[in-house]
Amino acid sequence: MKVTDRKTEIILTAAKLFRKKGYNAVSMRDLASELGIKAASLYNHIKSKQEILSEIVLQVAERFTTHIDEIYPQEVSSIKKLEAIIQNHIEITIQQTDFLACLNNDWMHLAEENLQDYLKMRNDYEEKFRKILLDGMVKNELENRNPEIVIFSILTTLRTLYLWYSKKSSIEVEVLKKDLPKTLLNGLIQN
Amino acid sequence: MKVTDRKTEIILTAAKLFRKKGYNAVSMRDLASELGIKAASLYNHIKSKQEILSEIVLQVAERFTTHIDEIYPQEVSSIKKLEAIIQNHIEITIQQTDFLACLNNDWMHLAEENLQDYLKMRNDYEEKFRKILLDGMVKNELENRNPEIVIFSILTTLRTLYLWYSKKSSIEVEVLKKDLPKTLLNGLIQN
DNA sequence: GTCTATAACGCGATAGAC
DNA sequence: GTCTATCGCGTTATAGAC
Repeated sequence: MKVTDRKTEIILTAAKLFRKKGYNAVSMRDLASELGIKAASLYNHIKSKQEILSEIVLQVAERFTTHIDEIYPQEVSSIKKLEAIIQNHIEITIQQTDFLACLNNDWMHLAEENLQDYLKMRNDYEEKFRKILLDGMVKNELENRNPEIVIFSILTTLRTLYLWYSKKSSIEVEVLKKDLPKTLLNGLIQN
Repeated sequence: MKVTDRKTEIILTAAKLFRKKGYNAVSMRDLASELGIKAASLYNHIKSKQEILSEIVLQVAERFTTHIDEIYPQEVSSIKKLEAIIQNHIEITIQQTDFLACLNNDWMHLAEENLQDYLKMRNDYEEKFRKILLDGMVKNELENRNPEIVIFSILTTLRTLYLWYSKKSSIEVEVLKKDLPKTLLNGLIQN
């Protein structure tokens, strides 16, 4: 099996265009043109424009889900879990920048069933994140602060990391991996 | 002069729909239907769909610009300035939730000149914010941390506040005004 | 697997009656 | 100021030749 077959190539190219202009602003002609073929030829590989979007969004969403499901039950401190989650966001931001941007900007353009699947994964993720944070506060590993505001602030920063990352060079990524957990968790860790 | 003339009503309704579905996913027929009229009738009040978007985005952008231009030169501590900026974001989030969402999601669909105006305001805002923060670090009012990561984290939280606010009741807004500055600036303020 | 041709439809915007 | 009618164009997707 090839590493990138034609369908994968289409989806990668679509993600790049969706990120730049938004799902609705990218036509099948735009996408085909970027691949050097005609729009009609795309339909030999994909079922519809909607299918492309759902493959992009759900693939990343599942990656987040898998990771937090693995971290969540571990017997380590809440701080360690939060650090692992932050590292994972950085990894995905680096490896799947375009996909992540699509997830953030265009998830609401998913059709009925795909949309429900996405929203369920998103809610479950946020719920596990909340429990980890609250657990840390209960055990006095973390300062007692308004948890909802803290959750929002951390998650929104992690979600939009791709906006910042794409402006920076790869050297600064090392700085990011080192300093972002501090920035997000400092003033929160009991000392 | 009436408080809300027809044009204002159109723009407010458009902002609500753009927020929910995105600029490109809302047709002039959708907008007209929401107002109980036909699409053609809209054009007695507005020049184009693009004009609606630019009025929404540039109005909010100008409000942010005006505020930071007023705060920036004042002779108070950097912390006071940052607190004032955070309060302003909360105010605008509450008062112009839909407009703010449009600015965040659809600014890239502005046409040539409007887009340039927006980007200039956005850059100027970020630059003044950066200078305030760096000034606070130089004067040891704030901890010396990687400034770009701090700037990104604070601004992205403030920009996306509307996502969080719209889920919460108005009572919790008082909590937000009290706790958000702490959450964003704690671990940053020297003590 | 890509092509040309085209179906079926929705889009933004305008003209002109009332 | 709102309406009906319509123009010209772009959209997703399909049929069938090669």
